[in-house]
Amino acid sequence: MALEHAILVSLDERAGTGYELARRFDRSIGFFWAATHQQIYRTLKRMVDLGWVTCHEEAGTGRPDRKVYEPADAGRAELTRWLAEPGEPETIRHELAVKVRGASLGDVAAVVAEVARHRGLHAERLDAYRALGARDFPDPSGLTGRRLHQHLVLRGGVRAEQALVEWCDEVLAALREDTRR
Amino acid sequence: MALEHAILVSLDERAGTGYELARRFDRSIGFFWAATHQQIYRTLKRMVDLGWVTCHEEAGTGRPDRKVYEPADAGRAELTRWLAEPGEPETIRHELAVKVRGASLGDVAAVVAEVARHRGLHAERLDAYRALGARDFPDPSGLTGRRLHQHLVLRGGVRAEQALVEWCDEVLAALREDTRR
DNA sequence: AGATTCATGTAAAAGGTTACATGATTTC
DNA sequence: GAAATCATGTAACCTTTTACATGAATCT
Repeated sequence: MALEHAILVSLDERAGTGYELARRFDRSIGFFWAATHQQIYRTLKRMVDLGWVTCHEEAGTGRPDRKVYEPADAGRAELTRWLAEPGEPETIRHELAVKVRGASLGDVAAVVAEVARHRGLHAERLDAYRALGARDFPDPSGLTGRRLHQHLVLRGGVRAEQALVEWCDEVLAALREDTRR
Repeated sequence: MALEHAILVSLDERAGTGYELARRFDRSIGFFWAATHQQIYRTLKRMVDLGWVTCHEEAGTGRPDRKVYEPADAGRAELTRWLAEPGEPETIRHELAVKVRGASLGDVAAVVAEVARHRGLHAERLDAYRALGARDFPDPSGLTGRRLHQHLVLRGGVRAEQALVEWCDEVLAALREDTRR
């Protein structure tokens, strides 16, 4: 139940519409918390009911009215409460690992191909994160406060993707070696 | 929608009851695919309807009848099909990263404490995986086939937990340094 | 005697995905 | 003129989580 909280963090960085939030969830914040626009619209509505955000409509010139959301005091209080609350470590759902574990029951070569494909996707993400880091944080050593926090999260993404690329490489080497015998 | 497939992989390693599967999902297979007993019971029912598993009841001496499940040919065919099918890389839901990113909006010290707690949990898991590896795969270099695949998945768990421990350490060092100023 | 394990399930609520629907504005 | 972008939403469906419920067997 942290979509609300991810939205509050994002809105605190800058107020915006549901549509804009959905785009942010496709990029920065979405790298570690995914959400679709339908989820976001529904959640924003609930958050207005809870008094966590305020919404002021800007009558559109023809387009649907823009509904710009901003965090309210109750929302900031809720965030503060949640930040201090202990949470569970993430529940992992690693589909590719299930495939590797089941490889001997199907076509091992097909699983090798799938691992190779994922290796490529993770390497791409790793590059994207590194490019983002180089662009937005050219001198990471001097960061403080919010900018430091943003950078640390990006570092987490880099580490996660790096670990995945290395694991894929280990799997590929081992499975290819095993096939050769 | 891979719970069915994770169950098929597990049942292929050994037939068992829903209850036994739930216990396996608390251990080995659950390290990379979590599931509760309710999910498993419901999914097993659906899988019987689909003809993917067969179920024979053993009348219990007093206890509820044991329903032992085994993969059927249609289930093995489905697994083979699924193994070759391309899948998406995992959608990440990293609650702790949201907290780090939002740290400046609440009590940074509380977030530091939470990161330290997670650091401990991930270090524990890492130890558990390493112990499992040492016990079940004392000589990893000579593995082939299914045993190799199982070992590779465990290696993925080790790498993931290692990356998380290191990230937590980086975050802790940076946040403590920042607080000191 | 009390706790834990084995073994099954129902039901409600919450959360997430997919498909459909609309319509103006801006860019190619 | 077509495609993409901005901007909102409804509805149906599927999946997941949480709480409740039962009861024998075994272990401490």
